[in-house]
Amino acid sequence: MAETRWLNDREMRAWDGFLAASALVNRRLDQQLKDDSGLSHPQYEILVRLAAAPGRELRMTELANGLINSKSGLTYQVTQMEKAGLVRRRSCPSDVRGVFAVLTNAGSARLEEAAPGHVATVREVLVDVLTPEQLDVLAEGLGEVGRRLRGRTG
Amino acid sequence: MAETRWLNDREMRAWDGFLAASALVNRRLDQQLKDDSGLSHPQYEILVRLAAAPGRELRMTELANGLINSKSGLTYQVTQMEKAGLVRRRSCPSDVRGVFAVLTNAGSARLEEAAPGHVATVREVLVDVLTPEQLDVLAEGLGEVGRRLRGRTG
DNA sequence: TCCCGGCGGTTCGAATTTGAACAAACCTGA
DNA sequence: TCAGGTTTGTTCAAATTCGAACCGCCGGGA
Repeated sequence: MAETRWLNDREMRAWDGFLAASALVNRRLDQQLKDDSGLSHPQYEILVRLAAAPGRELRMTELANGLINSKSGLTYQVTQMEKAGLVRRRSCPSDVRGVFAVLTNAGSARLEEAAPGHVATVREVLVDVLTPEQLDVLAEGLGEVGRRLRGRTG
Repeated sequence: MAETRWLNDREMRAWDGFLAASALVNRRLDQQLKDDSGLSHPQYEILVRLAAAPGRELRMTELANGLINSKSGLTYQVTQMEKAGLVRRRSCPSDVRGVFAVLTNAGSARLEEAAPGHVATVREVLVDVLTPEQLDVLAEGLGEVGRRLRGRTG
C-alpha cells in the first residue's frame, strides 16, 4: 500500500464544495419539482430523455445507462409513470426480451408544464450564480469527470 | 409569469455536466466505501464531522444541518451507528431535550481505516482529473452555490 | 407564577432505492 | 444444430429516505 496522498487545502475546498453543492442542489431540485409538478427528479429526467429521443422512445437499458438509477430502480419508476399515464411500454419487435419506454402525449404535456419552473430553479441555484467563465470550466472539468465514470455498472 | 429564459448551449453543458458528475461520483463513492469499509457515504460523513469537532461530539441538529440528510434520516443513521459501536449518544446536561452524538474509539479507528481508500477514490474520480486552476474555480463557484442554498430547511 | 409559541429529537408510515437472484431470449462457435 | 455464456428486464427482500405528526422542554412576557 503506497503512502496516502492526503488532500491539500485547495483540493479539500474543491471537494467539499462539490460535495455540498451536489447534495444541496439535488435536494432543492427534488423539492421544487415535487411541489410544483408532482414529479420526482428521476421522473423528470426520464421525461426529458424520452422527449429528446428519436420516436420519443428508448430501450429500458439505454434509459438506465443514462445515469438515473439501477435497472431495478428504473423498472420501478417506469411502472409508476405508466400508472400515471406519462409513459407506455412497448415490446421490441426484433427482440422479444426488449422493452421500449414510450413518451405519451400526457407525458409530453406534463413535461412542458414542469419545464419552466424547473429551469428557473436551475438558474436560481446554479447557472445564474456563476459567471460564464465558471460555467465553461464546470462544463469542461465535470464533463471529463463524468466521462471517466460512465460505463461502470452499478 | 415572465417569459422563460431557457438555457443556452454553454449553460446546458455546464448543468448537464454538473448533474451527471454529481450522480456518478456519489454512486461510485458509496460503492467504494461500502465495499472496502462497510460504511455508507452518509455514515462516513458523520464520522468525519465528529472527528473534526471539539470533544469529538456534536448536537444532532448541528450534524443534520451539515447537509447529510433530514433530521429523521440522521436519527436513523446515528441509531445504526450506535448499534455498530461507532458512535454513542449523550444527553446534554444544560438542555434535557438536547442530544450529543459522540465518536467512540471504535468509530475513530474505523474512520482511520477507511480514510486512505476513500481519499484515493476521491482523487481518482475528481481531484486528480482536474487541473489546479479548475479546482480553484470549482471551490469558488460551487462554494458560493452551496452558501446560497445552505440554511433552507428540508 | 403561569401560559404559549418555538425548538430538539424521535416515531411513524409511505415511498423509493439497491443488489442479488431469476427466467427467458439472444448469439457465437464448433 | 446445439451448448454455453451473455444480455434483458423483472421480481424480491432489505435498507434507507423523507415529511408529518408528535412529545416534552425551553424561554419570554403578562
